[in-house]
Amino acid sequence: MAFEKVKRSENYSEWYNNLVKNADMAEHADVKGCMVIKPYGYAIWEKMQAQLDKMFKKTGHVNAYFPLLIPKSFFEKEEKNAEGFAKECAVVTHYRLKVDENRKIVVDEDAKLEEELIIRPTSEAIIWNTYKGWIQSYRDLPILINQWANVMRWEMRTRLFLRTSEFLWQEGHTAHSTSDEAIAETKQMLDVYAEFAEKFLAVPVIRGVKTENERFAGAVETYCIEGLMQDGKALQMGTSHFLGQNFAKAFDVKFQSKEGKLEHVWATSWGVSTRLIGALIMAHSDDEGLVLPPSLAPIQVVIVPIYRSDEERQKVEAAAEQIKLKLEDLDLSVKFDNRDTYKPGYKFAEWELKGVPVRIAIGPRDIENGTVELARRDTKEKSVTSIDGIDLHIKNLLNEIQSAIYERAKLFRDQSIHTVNSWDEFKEVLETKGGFISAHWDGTGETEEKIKELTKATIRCIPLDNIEEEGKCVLTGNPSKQRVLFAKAY
RNA sequence: CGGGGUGUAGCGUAGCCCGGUAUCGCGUCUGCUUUGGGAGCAGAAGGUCGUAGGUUCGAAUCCUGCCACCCCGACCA
Repeated sequence: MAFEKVKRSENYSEWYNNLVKNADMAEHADVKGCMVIKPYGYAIWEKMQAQLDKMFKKTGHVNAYFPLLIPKSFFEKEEKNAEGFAKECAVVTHYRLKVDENRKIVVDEDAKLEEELIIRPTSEAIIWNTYKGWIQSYRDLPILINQWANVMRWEMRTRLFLRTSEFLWQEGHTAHSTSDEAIAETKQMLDVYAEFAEKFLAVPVIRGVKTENERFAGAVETYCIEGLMQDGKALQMGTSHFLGQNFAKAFDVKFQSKEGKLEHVWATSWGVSTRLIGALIMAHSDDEGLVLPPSLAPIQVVIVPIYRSDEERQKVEAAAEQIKLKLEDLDLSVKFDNRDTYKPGYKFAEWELKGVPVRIAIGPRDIENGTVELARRDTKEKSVTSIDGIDLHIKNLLNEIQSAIYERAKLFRDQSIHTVNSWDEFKEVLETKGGFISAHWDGTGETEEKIKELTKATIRCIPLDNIEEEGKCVLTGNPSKQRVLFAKAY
């Protein structure tokens, strides 16, 4: 393994890329913009999935699966949605290849599709086309479905996990009989995302509403959670959309109400993706490697044995195995790294690189004393602890680490929200400090665009807990009723 | 997609300007010694020089196309 050290402070994106590769999470595939998610990275995704899935089910949702391919005509039905994604859609035009006279594989022009198929960039179209057949009466509502899937958006510039052409995600698509119920669902799922981000990813997020410019194509309102990465850039970590009756109207999905009236169905959609793995990396990791929150770490505890002779090795391994069993009884995932081919120092560095929250080192000295050496990844603190009661001790330590990294991220985030009142200040803070900028905005798309043009900062959101406050737009000086959060974003 | 850069063994690189069959480090393999923070010594294996063409007696080196990646823009979860 190449332990190439690039510091966060020197080149943040190189640091990020090296980390993803060195920690063995993913690599670029030989397909433009696509990545191979390697077992260690995928294990993190599986843990995320398991937890989110549990939360979705707890809020009454069920899973289903819809096709990858969407007929172009379906896709066109909701104009705004189609327009919003048009520039990044992969299109299937043929269904067969053949071997030509040069023994090369070529597209068989005789196998051209009557109607092109779009590889889903998102599934509203195919799902609402399907829901049309499922909904006749208010008794058929609500429909609360989630799907775990891959989608494809032909991005110009990709980055491992943060933006790849193909990515994995979940998308919830719900149908409701009233606007209020759909809005409540939208907000509920936003809360689920926020809770997941903060409790499991240990990344503090700001809940907010997107401006019209930043809204999902086809939505009436887009809610989001925004996180802050260590380089001061914001990352949209999840969105929940109130779709109004836009898709119901586009796909002619009506239901008969209790009163016997025909009405269009109200809709929501919400999603989070493998981008969250990127968030996890960028929010917590350091120059030594990954720092994973215990609740999502594929390996929570690693045990590294230390020995000289075979005799010592046997004793140490026996003790290590026992500790492993004890920890596993508490449902912790434990790796006993008994490879004889690497020295302890190497293993220490490797598991630090991979972000394992707690490391146990156990050697002859410990066997004599009935102790082990514990090292926590987040603070790099080491301590000697008695083997007696170590299982509970570690369980508590993991909880402590979970909250410590959250608190650290929160402190950083809170310190990175800057309130500014003038355009000069806005520019200066953005350039020198980064982070979120809380500033007055006149509410127009033009001003938002202009600011983006001038500074590359966008309005990340209008926070849900915003306080009404009279002020003047930081750019135009026009009257404003509230502050919004600006930032440079991924 | 626009501007700039890079591509040589699993990884990182020298060589390129000025054409003559590829350097070094890490890693890998074998053996011995080691093992509480990335081990030492000895030996060995490993290369279509991103790719497709072109120029040339001869191309990693010169020319052209393409691809990928990085940095800066535009686009975006």
